[in-house]
Amino acid sequence: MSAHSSSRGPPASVSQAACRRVIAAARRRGPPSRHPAPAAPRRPLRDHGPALRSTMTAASPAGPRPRSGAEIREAFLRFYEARDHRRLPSASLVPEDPTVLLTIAGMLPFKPVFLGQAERPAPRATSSQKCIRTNDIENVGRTARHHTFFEMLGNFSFGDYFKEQAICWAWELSTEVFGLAPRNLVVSVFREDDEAEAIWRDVVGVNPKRIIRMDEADNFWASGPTGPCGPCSEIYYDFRPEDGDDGIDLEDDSRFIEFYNLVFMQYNRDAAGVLTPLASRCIDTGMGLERMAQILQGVPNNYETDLIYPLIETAAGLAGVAYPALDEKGKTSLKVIGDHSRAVTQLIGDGVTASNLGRGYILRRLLRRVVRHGRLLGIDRPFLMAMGEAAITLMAEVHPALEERRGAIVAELEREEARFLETLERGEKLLAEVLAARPAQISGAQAFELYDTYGFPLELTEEIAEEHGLSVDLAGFEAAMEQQRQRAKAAAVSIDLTLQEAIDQVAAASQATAFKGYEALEHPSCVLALVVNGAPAERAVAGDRVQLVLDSTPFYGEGGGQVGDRGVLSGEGAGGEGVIVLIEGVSRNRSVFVHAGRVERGQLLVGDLVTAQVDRTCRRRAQANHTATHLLQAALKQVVDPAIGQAGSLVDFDRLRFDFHCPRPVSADELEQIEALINGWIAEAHDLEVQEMEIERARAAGAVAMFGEKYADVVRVVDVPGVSMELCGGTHVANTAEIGLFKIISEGGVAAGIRRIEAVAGPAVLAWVAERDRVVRELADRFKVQPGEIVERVGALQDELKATGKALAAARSELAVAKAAALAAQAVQVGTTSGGEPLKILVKRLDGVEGASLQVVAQKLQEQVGIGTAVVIGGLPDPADLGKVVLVAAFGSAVVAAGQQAGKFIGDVAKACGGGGGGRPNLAQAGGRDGSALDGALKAAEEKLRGALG
RNA sequence: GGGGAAUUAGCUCAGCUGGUAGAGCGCUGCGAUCGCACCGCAGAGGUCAGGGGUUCGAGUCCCCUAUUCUCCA
Repeated sequence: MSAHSSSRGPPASVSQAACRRVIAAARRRGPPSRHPAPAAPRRPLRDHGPALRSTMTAASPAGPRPRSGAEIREAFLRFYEARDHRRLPSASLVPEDPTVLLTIAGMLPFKPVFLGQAERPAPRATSSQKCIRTNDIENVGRTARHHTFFEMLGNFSFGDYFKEQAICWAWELSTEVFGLAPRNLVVSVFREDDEAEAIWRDVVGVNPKRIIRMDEADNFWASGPTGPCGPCSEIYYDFRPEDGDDGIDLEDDSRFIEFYNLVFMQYNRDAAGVLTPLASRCIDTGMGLERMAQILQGVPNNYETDLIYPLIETAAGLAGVAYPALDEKGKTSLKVIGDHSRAVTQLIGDGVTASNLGRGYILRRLLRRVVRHGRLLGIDRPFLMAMGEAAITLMAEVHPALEERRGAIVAELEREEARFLETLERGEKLLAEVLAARPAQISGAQAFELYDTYGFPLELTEEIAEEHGLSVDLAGFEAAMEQQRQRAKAAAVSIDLTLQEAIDQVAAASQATAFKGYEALEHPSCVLALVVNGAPAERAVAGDRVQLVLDSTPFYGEGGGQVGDRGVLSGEGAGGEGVIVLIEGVSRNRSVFVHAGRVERGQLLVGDLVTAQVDRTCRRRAQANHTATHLLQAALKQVVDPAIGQAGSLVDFDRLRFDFHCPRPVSADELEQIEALINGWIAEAHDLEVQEMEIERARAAGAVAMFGEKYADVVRVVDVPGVSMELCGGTHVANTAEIGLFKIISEGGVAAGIRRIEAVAGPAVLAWVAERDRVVRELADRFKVQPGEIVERVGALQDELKATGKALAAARSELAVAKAAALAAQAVQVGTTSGGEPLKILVKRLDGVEGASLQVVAQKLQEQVGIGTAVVIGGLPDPADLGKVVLVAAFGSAVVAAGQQAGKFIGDVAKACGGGGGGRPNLAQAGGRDGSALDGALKAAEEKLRGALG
């Protein structure tokens, strides 16, 4: 690894500096300009209604029109901030919603609000949300405006203002702040949305010919088959207003670009498809930052805006080319690199690591596309790090988290690029083998195998094939790919949704559970909801498997790696004869704790009061393991590498597991140090300090937050003073001395670049040690030595065994040679070849020699007697065992030339002994199970050879 | 979640339709040399990832497990 990085990559510091220079230069120059910038705004807008006028006059910005991406973003947010919108930071690209892989739209973070599942953060909000989309990835760089990474500016109303206000502000922002001339604008409305059309026409004063009605596919928004939905209205920029107002076709990309989409959420759609008006109507809008930048900067596409162009220049510099001088293909490659560099940097910045699954796979695919397009441009050494550095520098001002993670981002890029180069090398080798067979064409199956199994890009296969004057069967490739897709689809088994559905329903309808388990292990609670056998119920009786929701609970719900508590619920029960519910696990569904278990006795009704009691022993063990996990992370940082980051963790009752990013195994020596360090901290009896504080304060104090994890504004900080400080919602011991003892059980790899340590803490250590001790004592007993001498003793035994084995093999072959020497003289001449060579046969029985040696004997005999000799030897390897027969045949070249093949011959002989066999024409081996038939078989073989050679 | 592939000497890898486990580099010794590098000769080094099965016989075929690579969702 280190050899790679030093020989393949330029030193990081040099490339980083170089990139910064390139970017600075690009900023000074600005991107090349082809379209003239839009004309200065004319005096806008006819008369608005009186209701609107007040906000409008207060709003009119006096300053210069925004032009750079940063200015556009700031102008948008300020505009809405001035209109009482709360400015919210961009959410992570990794969404809260587990059903969605990535944040694909500006409204995604607000989806729970629109669906009524979460409180609104404010009546009005505005944000610039980073997004990733890869469904149109093939179009990136080919069209003017497809992106994988983009920023969506949005203003949102959660049951506050609605259609007319949203439309008027959108227009005002576009014309007054961004200075777009009304003659350059066209709007679309949903086919049936007369209201929106009337507002555009009568309130805003848009020319009716420039209001286009669109159908459901384009202008009706819904988040799913059911739920809130409503019509949209979009604003388009018209690059060629001189073409007139008649026959406007908004699909014409060369003339129009959509830059602002307003969604009017006003209906709820039920399962039957019926729309009912919503009581609380919402506004959800999106303006593509890159698109607005393209319009205001007067450049022909989004890639040449100041949001991306510096990266194109960086890549062009690395390739030694100039963007404006390139042909379309080259420009496309640079655009892809520019676009994807932003995406991968942001993804890694939000904690995604390259892998074969989920979003990690999306990241990997993007990374590899960057490398490939770099190669197309002639970049022949690693350059991803340089692109990452440039992208971080370009975006860090608005996304400061990138700067904080610079080291980790660049390291991930380096690792992943090196891995891909290995893949490419292997693929090229395999393809060379295919080409060496001089086929007429590379078949679809071959190309697909290279792609599917070895990850070798199709385009490269095509390219290399072309160099050899060959084509690739693309249709065959597509067919194979389609087959693969079908397989994956067919195998996608739907998990048991019904059970999950009932719980989801119950959880969605319940209030957040109040967790009391930090202070108390016993707590009076009220049963809010019950699910029996997967269906919501009012009542559960003895024997039922239940899932239940309480108003408050001392039970810890599984989360943050720690398992849920176990325990019992007890109460008077419905009949008054007492109810007991055994709780076996607690999970969380959003902020509702779901207790799963079994009713042991009595009846439980919704509304019952119960005493919830956590199993103290289990909890204590979990706490010991959890605090130990924190100590482990601290020790790893101290002993191995301060940059070690958590990649996952499990805290169970009887063990703990900690996964972390680390490029190499942790040595046995280091593991010992870690153990000693942790046990030292335990012995020092540190009191833990747990407090809630604002996240910024926690970070400033140096608390370790999990990379890529999302945290609320107020977080819980678990502090072992002087040793470890982490953000953590789990439960912990009050003093490290409670852990008692810590022991590492194993260290190993779980995935490339990720190591796993398994350990035990607290009482579980004793159980583990006792088991180990039992094994050691039993070994000592068997070997009749002291435990400390076992290793030495076993080593000596191994050496002895090996030596004995060798001596035995040597003795066997010596014996075989001796027996063979005695047999050589007994060869019988039965004929002569046409060349005058004597043909001799030697058919003998030789017991007590195992197969491999017998073969050596036969071959030696054949060589000794001559090329015209046919040797057949059969015997019992173990004279006492009639169930196993070995037969060998060694035919000299003259015998083979005479038409006899050892393999076929010996097979026939073996049949007589109840077996079979084969081999090469000159040497063959066979076996059988009937030792009593051996003599007869050998006799027959001799006759047959006599006949054949005589 | 579903496919495909790989795992053989310290390292990089051959080993075809089952039939005596190999090469290159590295290592050790000897030779050659004033000495070193190169070179020549000899040698050590393998439970063919682990477990089960088929077969007279499995590195090779089948199944399971582990690890790594890779594609699809």
